[in-house]
Amino acid sequence: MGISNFPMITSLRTTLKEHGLKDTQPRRFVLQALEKLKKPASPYDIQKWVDAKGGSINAVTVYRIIETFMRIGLVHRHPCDGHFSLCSMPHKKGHHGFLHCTSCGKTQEFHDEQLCKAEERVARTLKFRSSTHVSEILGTCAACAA
Amino acid sequence: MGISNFPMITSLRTTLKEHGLKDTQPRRFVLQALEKLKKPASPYDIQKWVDAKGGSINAVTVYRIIETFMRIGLVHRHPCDGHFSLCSMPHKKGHHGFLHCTSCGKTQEFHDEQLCKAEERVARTLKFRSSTHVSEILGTCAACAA
DNA sequence: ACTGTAAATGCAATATTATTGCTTTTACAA
DNA sequence: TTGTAAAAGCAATAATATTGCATTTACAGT
Ligand SMILES: [Mn+2]
Ligand SMILES: [Mn+2]
Ligand SMILES: [Zn+2]
Ligand SMILES: [Zn+2]
Repeated sequence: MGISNFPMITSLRTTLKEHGLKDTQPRRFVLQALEKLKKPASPYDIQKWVDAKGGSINAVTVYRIIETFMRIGLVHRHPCDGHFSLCSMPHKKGHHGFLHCTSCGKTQEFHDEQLCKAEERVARTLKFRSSTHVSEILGTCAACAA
Repeated sequence: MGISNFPMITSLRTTLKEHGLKDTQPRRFVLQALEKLKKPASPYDIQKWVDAKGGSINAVTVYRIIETFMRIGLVHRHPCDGHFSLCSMPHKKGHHGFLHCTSCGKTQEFHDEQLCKAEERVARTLKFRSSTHVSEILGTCAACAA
């Protein structure tokens, strides 16, 4: 169990079976898109990627697949209260860090243990049982600054 | 300068003048709404608040006012790549922390210096010039857990 | 292999959120 | 008081998200 054996599209079938879910082409498409895009993507981004590859997928289906994948921990959805916005494949379950360059639009993922610990401590202090935490840092990337 | 003298609606006029902007009723409405709501709100949330108070404001105007307010540092917009989503008044310029209860929907703001420092360190390490950072922690609040 | 069935997808309609261009109104400097 | 640029309103449209229902499909059981 867990997602540490990802991203390997070949194990998708296994993971789906573990959760009693069917192995379908749309689901394979969505996972591939998220793997290849390598950055947070919207449902429509995913649809475009599939189209570009000569495939086809309904946007509603993408929304539903993402919901399913979130439920089984395959993808992470950026928490923007009531908006779908973006999702991506987490390096590690339950937390995420992003650096987003407002100049070129590129997003880079990071993971920092101290930052994780700090977020967990904050939750604990405020009697909050946290399931996920996300850090987003906005600014200018090295390439754009130069 | 700075936003430390907020939230005081009376100083809005001054701040606007400092930036060569006009003191208008819609702008006062938006600031009041954000102050009173005390949590991240969408443009339509703000419009509803104004309506509920017997006032009236066009949604497009709310969007534009929020853009203006962001530019002069009066409000913070949660960074959700390409989506407006939510904005709120920052306790301190340039950073934000939120605990969002997925059960009751309440959002509580926090500020943690260590977490701030950790985010700044991550940016520095990755040669990233950060302007803003946001932490969102999702889970269950004390009230809902009980 | 075939078949029945629940699950998944597609499709259509609708709701919500966000943007754009243009007209009208308004703040405020002169 | 008045002229003018800025701001707000209005209308149209685009983009994003959800819902209900019809159709297709994966796959378990035979
Ligand atoms: Mn973490
Ligand atoms: Mn900070
Ligand atoms: Zn960049
Ligand atoms: Zn709660």
